[in-house]
Amino acid sequence: MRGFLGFLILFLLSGKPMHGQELADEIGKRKGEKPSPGTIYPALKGLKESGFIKEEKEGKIITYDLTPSGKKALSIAKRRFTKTFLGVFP
Amino acid sequence: MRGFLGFLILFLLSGKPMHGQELADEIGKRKGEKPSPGTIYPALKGLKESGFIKEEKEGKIITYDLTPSGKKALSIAKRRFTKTFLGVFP
DNA sequence: CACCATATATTGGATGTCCGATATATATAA
DNA sequence: TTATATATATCGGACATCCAATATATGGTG
Repeated sequence: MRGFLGFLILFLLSGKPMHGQELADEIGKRKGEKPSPGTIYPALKGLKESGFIKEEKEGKIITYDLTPSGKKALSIAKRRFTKTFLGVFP
Repeated sequence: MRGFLGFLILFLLSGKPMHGQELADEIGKRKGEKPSPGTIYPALKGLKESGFIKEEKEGKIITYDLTPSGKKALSIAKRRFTKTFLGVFP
């Protein structure tokens, strides 16, 4: 089962726009270990290439946010995720 | 993010013991597409080698069930999963 | 007894994830 | 101006997942 990193990133961005290291920090809080840049940036690149996120650069900071098709993709992925793991959440 | 197939298998076996194709069917129901034998059997083999599941063979059917350490591993994985995906479930 | 269906098991190739190390860019501080 | 900190980005290697195809085993049916 794979594709969850992208899903989690889209989910986190649906809460608020974030830059790369903020995403890494939040994922680190949830997983107990902060992912390396080698995990985050290729994943962001892939989501951008898929048209699910857009960037806004200011100085050295690139803020990522969902595009309309990213929101749609997240919606679909959420339903799939919920169905796949039905019963796992307490 | 990876390691979810093993987690889902342990979770499903915590409900009741199942054989390989039953697991594939249940995963297929949840994901919308039944996984191929090439996905299921290597994963079962890995879980067995990790000591998380045990087998009981009868004729051509091998029924899998959790071991005590499998139950423990599932418990830990459930908490991690819940924490990682907090807020995703409706 | 032969055939069929089902279950198990493997393999090589492909994809996504993951990392550590390294490189580059930018802002801030000394 | 230089040094430092932070952010971004890449890469090769390793691991988990995934499949289709193939092979073997077993039970049931004709």
